Amino acid sequence: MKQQIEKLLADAVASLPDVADHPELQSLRPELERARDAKHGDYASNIAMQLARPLRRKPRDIANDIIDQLGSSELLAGVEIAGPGFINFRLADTAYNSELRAILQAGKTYGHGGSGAGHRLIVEFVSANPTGPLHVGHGRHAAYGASVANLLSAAGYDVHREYYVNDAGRQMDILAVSLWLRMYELNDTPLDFPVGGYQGDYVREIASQALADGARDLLPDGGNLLDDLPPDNPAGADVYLDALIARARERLGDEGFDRLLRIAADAILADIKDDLAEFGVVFDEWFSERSLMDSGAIDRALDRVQTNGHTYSKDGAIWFRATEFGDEKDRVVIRENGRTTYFASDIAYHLQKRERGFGTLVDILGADHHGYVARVRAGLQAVGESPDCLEVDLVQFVVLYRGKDKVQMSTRSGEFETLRKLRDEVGDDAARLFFVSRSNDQHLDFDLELAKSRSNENPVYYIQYAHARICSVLRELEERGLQWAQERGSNNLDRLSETHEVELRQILCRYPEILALAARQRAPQHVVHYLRELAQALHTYYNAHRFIVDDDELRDARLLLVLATRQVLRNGLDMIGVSAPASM
RNA sequence: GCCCCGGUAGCUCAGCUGGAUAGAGCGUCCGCCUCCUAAGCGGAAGGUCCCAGGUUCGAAUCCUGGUCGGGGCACCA
Repeated sequence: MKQQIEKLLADAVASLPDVADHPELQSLRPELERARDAKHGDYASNIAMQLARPLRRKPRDIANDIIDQLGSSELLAGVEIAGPGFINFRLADTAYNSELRAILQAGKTYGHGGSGAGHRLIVEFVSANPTGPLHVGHGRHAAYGASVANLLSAAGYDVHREYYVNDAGRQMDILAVSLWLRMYELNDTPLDFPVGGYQGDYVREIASQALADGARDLLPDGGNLLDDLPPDNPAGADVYLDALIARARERLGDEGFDRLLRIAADAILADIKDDLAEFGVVFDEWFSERSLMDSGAIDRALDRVQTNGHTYSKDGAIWFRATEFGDEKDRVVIRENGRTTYFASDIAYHLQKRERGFGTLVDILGADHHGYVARVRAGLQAVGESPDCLEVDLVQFVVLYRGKDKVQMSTRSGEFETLRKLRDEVGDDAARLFFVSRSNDQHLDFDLELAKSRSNENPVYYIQYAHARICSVLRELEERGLQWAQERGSNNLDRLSETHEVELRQILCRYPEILALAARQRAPQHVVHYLRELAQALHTYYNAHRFIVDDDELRDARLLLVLATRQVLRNGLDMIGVSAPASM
C-alpha cells in the first residue's frame, strides 16, 4: 500500500517543471512516513519542505503544485497540505478493505517483501565454544539471531543460518585435560584438579559417561602423572595448564588426546544442539573450525595474505600487517610455536563464506568482540575481498540479577546461569520475547526472580491471549451452530465503521511496513512493540463490541477483521519464535 | 590513553531516513464481569529526553566537546 502511494508521489514530483530543471534532484526519492496523529491522515511526506531550499520557493506552494500533479487515484480519499508544508495522504476505505482481504489470501506469507530477492546471505550467530552448556547471554544471541534471520528471510533474502564451532585451539585442550582428570577421579585415582580447568559438574557427567562407554584405556597408570609439573596457582595457571596439556599429549599420544577432546566436544555440542532446538533455534549448518585446518583452508588463506605481501616475521612469529587496512595494530597469524592463531582461522572462515557464494556475511557477536571487527575486515581485504560484505551486529551483555544481587558468570569456574535453567524458569516463549524486546545494543538487565515471580504478567501472555481469544470466538461460533461465510464478510467490509474497527484495520495494514523496517534495521524489537499494539487494539475491540451478532453481514465482516488479526498475530509471533496458542 | 555501546516517567525500556502535542509495560490511584476467556477493558497521576555548544524552517534523533555507566584494547577463543 505504502509503495503504491510512494510511486504516485514520486511521479508527481518528477513531473514538476522546476524539478526537471534541477538534474541533482532527479535522484531524490520522496519518502512517506506514517502520520503519528490520525488527524494528519495515514501517510505524510515532507518532500515539499526538502525541495524548498534548492527550488528557492515556499514549501506550501510546492506542495500545492505536487498535489495538482497527483491527479486522482482510487487509493486515496484525500490529500491535503498541513503545517509548514507537509502533504498528508488519507487512504480510501476501499484500499484498506482490499488489504484486509489480502491478509487472509496471503496467510502465512502476509507481510513478506522482496527487497532481498536474489541475494544470498549468511547469518552466523551464537557460535559459543563447545566447552560448556550455553548460558543466558547465549540465549540472547540465539533469540536475536534467529529473529533477524527470520526477518531477512521474510524480506526475500536467501538466508543461511550457521553456527561456527570452535572445536580447535587451547580452550578445547583445557577442556580435554579437565575431562581427563575427572575420569581419573571417578576411576578412584583422584588427582589435583587445575585451578584454571573447567570445573563445572557437566565435565563429571561426561567423564562418567565416557567411562561407561569403555574409555578406560585413556587412563594410563596415574601414579606419577602430575610429577614435575610447575606449581598450580592462580598466577601461574596458564603455565601449569600448558604443561598439563603437554603431559597428557605425551602420555596418550596425539591420537589418544584427540579422542579425549572429541568425547568432550561431541557431548557438549550435542547438549547445545538440543538446548537450542528446544528453544526453537535451528541452524542450516554447524561449521567446524577444525575442518578449516583439516581441509587446508587456513593454509590457503594465509598463503593468499602472504602472496599479496601483507605479512612479515618478527620474534619468530608471522604477523599480518593489519594496520595497512586501518586496524590499530598488526596481528599474529602463526605463533612462535608454529600453530596458527584463532584470527588466522577467522580470515580463512570468512574467505570461505565468500567462496560458498554469500553476498553478505552477517556476524552476530557479543559486544566484547567489537575490537575484532576491524581485524576481520582487514583480513578480508588482504585476501582480496571487499570489507563491505561483512556486517557485524553486536549484542550487548545480559546482566543477570537475583533480586538486587548481580550474578557472576564464568564458564570455567562453573558459576553461571544456564540457558536451560532460564528456559525452565520463565518458559521458552517468555524468554524468546524478552530477549528480543530490547535493542541489541542496549544492555539487558535480567532479574531472574522478577521474571519468575511475574511470569503471568509477562507481555508475551498479553499478545498470546489476543490470539487465544480469537480462537475462542471461533469455537463459540461453532457451538452456536454458525459458520463464517468469507464471501459475505468480504462483500460487507464497508459495515466496519466503528472507531475500534477502523483503528484495528489500520494497524493490521501496517504490518508489512513494520517487517520491512525490522529487517532493514536488524531490529526485531519493532515486531514486539507492534504485536503489543495490535493485541491491545484487539482486546479493546473485544471489550467494546461483540463479534458474533445476529446480523449475518455484520457478523461475517467482523469475523473477517478478527481472522485477519489472528493471521497477523501468528505471523508476527512466528518471526520471533513465540508460539500462538489456541487457548490459554 | 584509545575504541565500541548506552544515559528518555518511580523501575525496565520503545521512539523508523530529523517532522506536527515525546510513548509502552511494570508500579501507584479510581472504575468495569447476569454478556464470544477479567492473563482483559476504561480513566488518572507521573518528563530539565545527562550537560553545554553547533547544524536546520524544525533536534530525543545529526555534529563537536564534556560527564556518568557497561564493555574492549593477547603469540586466549
